[in-house]
Amino acid sequence: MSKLPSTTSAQIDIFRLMNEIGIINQLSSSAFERTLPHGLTVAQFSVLNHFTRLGDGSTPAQLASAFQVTRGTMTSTLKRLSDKGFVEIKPDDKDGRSKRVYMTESGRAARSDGITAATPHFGRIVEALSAEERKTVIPILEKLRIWLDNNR
Amino acid sequence: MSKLPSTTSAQIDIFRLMNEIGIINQLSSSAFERTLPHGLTVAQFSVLNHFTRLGDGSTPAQLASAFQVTRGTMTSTLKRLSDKGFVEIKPDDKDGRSKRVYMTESGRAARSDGITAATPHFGRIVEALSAEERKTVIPILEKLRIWLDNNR
DNA sequence: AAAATATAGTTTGGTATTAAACTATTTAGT
DNA sequence: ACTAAATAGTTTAATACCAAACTATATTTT
Repeated sequence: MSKLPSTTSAQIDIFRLMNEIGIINQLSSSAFERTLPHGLTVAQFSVLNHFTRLGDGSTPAQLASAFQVTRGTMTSTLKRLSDKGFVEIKPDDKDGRSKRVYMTESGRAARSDGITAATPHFGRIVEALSAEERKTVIPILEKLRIWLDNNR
Repeated sequence: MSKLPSTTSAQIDIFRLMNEIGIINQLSSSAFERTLPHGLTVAQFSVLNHFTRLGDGSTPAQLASAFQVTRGTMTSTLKRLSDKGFVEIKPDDKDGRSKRVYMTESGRAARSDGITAATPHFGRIVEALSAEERKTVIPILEKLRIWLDNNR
């Protein structure tokens, strides 16, 4: 009669939490992606949106770190954006290993179209939770995200 | 001068919320997967765990619905579990279109090994949030998940 | 009963993701 | 200055996922 390690109720909470998060992520990102124009994926749109918020000219490695994906993943996403003409990738003058990524005019327009398409989408989801609930849940998730980021 | 639709603060909340959820999901599921034995993925382990909790013998379509994935995705996950000998897939007697999925003895053992490996993993994550925070966040996320499920 | 519609499962083509191996360049240590 | 170690980016091999097209079987309509 082999015994499994005993699982505390706190661990069960975490398991449920991660389970809910997995399903929410799947449902919401696939729904969001369906609304995006120009065949943009969530990953691609997020990069364009990042540039609009924080300025372009980052290196692929910086983008990978900002989005918590591997450099290989970012290479792939940037290639697709570049093939669509939404970003331009140039060698870095100072560092021969590095590159710099810039958003093109057409990339800016695509991002803008994405926002136009996404707004009613997120507008609908707003109904799902009260303002109170949103204000409560965001900082907690932020804390969890930071913990996970620091402990991997 | 074209104008973008105005974005409310509630929509920004939702956007941030979804962003946090995306990153948490990515970090936690890849960390979890690294701890799993027998080359099990999260998707594969989840199916085995589902059978332990709720009993086996479901159809692939029922599993796809339970996990909110397409039937095609479930076909693929079940094939990998079947190749590893962890599940057995038999035709349904009553309905010629359907199949029934059963966990094998070796599947039960693999699930058990998975629990053993996962327990310390989740034990560590418990530190990330207080009991209070966990109790607060889970019902809100559950509410959001149900809303998303009903509104797609 | 025949035809139309619905459902179960599979397959294909495309994207995202990780881990690991690889090349090229830069930085640090001796 | 040379060597060793770190960093940037790419590539490959798996897996998961979706959408859409497809086959086969049930169910419903007429």
